[in-house]
Amino acid sequence: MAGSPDLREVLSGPVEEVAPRLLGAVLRHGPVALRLTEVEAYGGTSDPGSHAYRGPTPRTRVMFGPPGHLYCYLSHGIHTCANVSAGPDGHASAVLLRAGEVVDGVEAARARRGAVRDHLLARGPGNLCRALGIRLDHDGVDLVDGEVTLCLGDPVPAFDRGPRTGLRQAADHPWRFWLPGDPTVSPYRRHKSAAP
DNA sequence: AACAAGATTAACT
DNA sequence: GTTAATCTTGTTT
Repeated sequence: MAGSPDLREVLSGPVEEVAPRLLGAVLRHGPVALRLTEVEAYGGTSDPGSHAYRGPTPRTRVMFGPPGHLYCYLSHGIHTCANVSAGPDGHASAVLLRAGEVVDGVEAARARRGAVRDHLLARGPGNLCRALGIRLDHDGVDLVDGEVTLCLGDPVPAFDRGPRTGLRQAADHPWRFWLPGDPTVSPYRRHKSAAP
């Protein structure tokens, strides 16, 4: 079986409840597997920080679709970032995968990332995609039985939450979730010109 | 058809 | 702490 049977059911809840549930889950693409340590929730037309804020567009179509699919986009012309669509079909929301610990295929991940410490292999959304080999064309992949899969674990015993990284809009919305003290969690950076 | 901005990263002062 | 790299998307002529 590729993925937990109840993955889609769990993901169909409110995105701010789904996001922390993804901590500790295992994301796999080919030989490389990752245990998620840091995520951010983006949701609906009431979240100014979300790509879907101004309604559906060709790029954000996956966010408006059923839960359990990969939403990939290119950031700053260089970096691919991956999200998991959440919420019921038609409700735009997704969880950005920001960091993880490589638990399988470490050699393949090292080959893609070059000479960095192991805990940095998948730290930061762009680096996570590089380590895992996720590209823009993985947009829309079904995480239950697609090329990239997600397996939920037991809910983590504890997590921290705080404002999301690098946003200009809604910079203080506390929808970033991470495992306390985990070395693979990326450092918080506020956007240059975020509103005070 | 053209333009400005961006859920980032790495390199540099 | 600051900045360049690089290109897609959404918005505006």
